[in-house]
Amino acid sequence: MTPARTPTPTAAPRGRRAARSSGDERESAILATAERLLHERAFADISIDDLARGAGISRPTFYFYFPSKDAVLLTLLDRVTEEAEAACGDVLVRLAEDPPARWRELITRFHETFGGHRAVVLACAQVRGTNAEVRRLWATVMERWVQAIETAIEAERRRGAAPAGLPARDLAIALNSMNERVWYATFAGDGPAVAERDVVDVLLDVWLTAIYRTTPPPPA
Amino acid sequence: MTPARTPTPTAAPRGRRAARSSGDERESAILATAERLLHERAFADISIDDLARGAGISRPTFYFYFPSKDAVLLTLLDRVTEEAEAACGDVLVRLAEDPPARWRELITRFHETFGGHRAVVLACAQVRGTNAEVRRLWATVMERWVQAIETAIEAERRRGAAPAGLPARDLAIALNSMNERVWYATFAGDGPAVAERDVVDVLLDVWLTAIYRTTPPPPA
DNA sequence: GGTCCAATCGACACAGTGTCGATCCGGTGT
DNA sequence: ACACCGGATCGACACTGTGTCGATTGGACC
Repeated sequence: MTPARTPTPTAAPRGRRAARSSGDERESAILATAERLLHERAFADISIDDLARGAGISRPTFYFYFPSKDAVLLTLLDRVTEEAEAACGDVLVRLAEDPPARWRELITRFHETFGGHRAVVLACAQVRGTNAEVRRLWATVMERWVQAIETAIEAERRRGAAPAGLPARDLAIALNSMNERVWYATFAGDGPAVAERDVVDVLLDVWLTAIYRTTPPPPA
Repeated sequence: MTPARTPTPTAAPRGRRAARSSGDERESAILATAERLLHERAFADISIDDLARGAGISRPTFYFYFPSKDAVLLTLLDRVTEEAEAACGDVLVRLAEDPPARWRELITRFHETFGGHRAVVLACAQVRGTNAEVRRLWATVMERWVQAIETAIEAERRRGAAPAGLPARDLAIALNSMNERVWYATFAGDGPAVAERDVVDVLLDVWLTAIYRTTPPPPA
C-alpha cells in the first residue's frame, strides 16, 4: 500500500495524485470528507463506502484515487506534519536569545498545530498500531524532531547554558515521547489527562528542568 | 462486549469464566494460544479462527468462552496489570528511606513486568485506539498509578524533600505518559527509541529532575 | 466522426465476524 | 438401567466490508 497511486501521471508531488481535470476535485472531496467524518466517529468506523459517497462517487471509483482507506489518512497526516514543520520554523536556531521563551514558543506551536487538526492526529495515533505505513511515516517525522531537539540540547550544553547529563538523543526521545502521549490524552479526553489550557505549561516545565536542571519560577 | 460471559455460573473471579470441567482448560488454551500468536504477528492479524484452532475447538465454540477477540486481550491485560501492581507493592510508602533508590526500584519493576509481557502490552497499546473496553481498562489502571505517584510527590513535598512546582497530578500524568510511550517505542522497536538497557536510567533521570529539581550525579 | 484514455461503476470473489439451531455426552435422580 | 438435563460443541447461515475485473461513458484532440 503506497500512499496513493497517480492516476493521471503528470508529476506526483509527495507521491500523491496530481494534475488537472475534475478528478482533482474528487480527490480533495475525499480528503475533506475524511477529515469531516473524523470529527464524528473513529477512523475504524468509517468505511470506504462512506468516503466514496461523501465525495459523490462509487466505491470502486474511490480506488482510482486512493489504494486504501489508510492512504487517505496518510495524506492527511502528511499535510499536518508539514504544517507543524513550517510552524516551528527557525525557533530552535534562535534558542540562545531567550531559551525558556523559545522552548515555550516551540511547544506552543506544536500544541496549536496538533490541536487544530486533532481529529487527524488522533486517528493516526489509533491506526499506527495496525498500519505499517502510518507507523513508518510517523516514525520518520518523529525522528526528524528528535534530531532537531537533540541538536539543540547539545548546542545549549556546548555554550554552557545546559549542564551535561543524559545522552542528548535519549533525552530528546523521552521528552518528545512525553509530549506525544500527553497531547494524545488531552485531545482524546481519554484516561488521565492534563487540561488543555495547562498542557503547554506542564510540558514546558518538565522540558526545562530535564534539560537545564535548574529551578525556574513555578508557572503556577 | 463484556470481558467474558460466564458459561458455567459458578463464581466469576474477575468477571471471567470460572469453575471446573474441561471447559476451563479450553479457556486457558485460548489465552495461551493468544499470547503465543502475539509473539509472531500483530493482534489485528490474528483471527478468531486462529485462536479457536490453536485451542482445538471450532470458531463457534470460541464464542462460548469469550464474546470476542478483544475480550481475550482484555483478560490478558488484566493479568499483566495485576502482576505489575503486585510487583510494585509498597515501594512508594518506603520512599523516604532513600528516594532515588526507591524511584529506581519502582521504574525497574514496571520495566521488568512490561518487558516480560511485551507482546500483550504492545497489542493492547495497538487496539486501545479501536476498542473502547481496552481503552477503558487501560485508563482505569493508569488512573490508579497516576494517583499513587501524585500522592507520593505530595508526600515528598510535605516533608520538604521536593520543592513546590507543577500541580502534583499534572506532573504525575506527564511522567507516567512519558514512561508508557518510551517503553512502547523501546519494546516495539518502532521509531526513535531508547535502548532497552538504558531506558530505566533515562526515565529515572527525568523523573528525579522533574520532581526534585536538583542535580543528581549524571548516571552516564 | 473517429480514436483515445481518464474516469466511472456493476458485479463478483473473498475474508472475517457473529448467530441459531441441532447434536453430543457425561452426570444425576429415580 | 434409563430417561433427563444442561454444559459443550459444531455446521451452516447472514451480514459487513474489502479489493478486483471487465465493461461503459464522455470529453479532448486529431
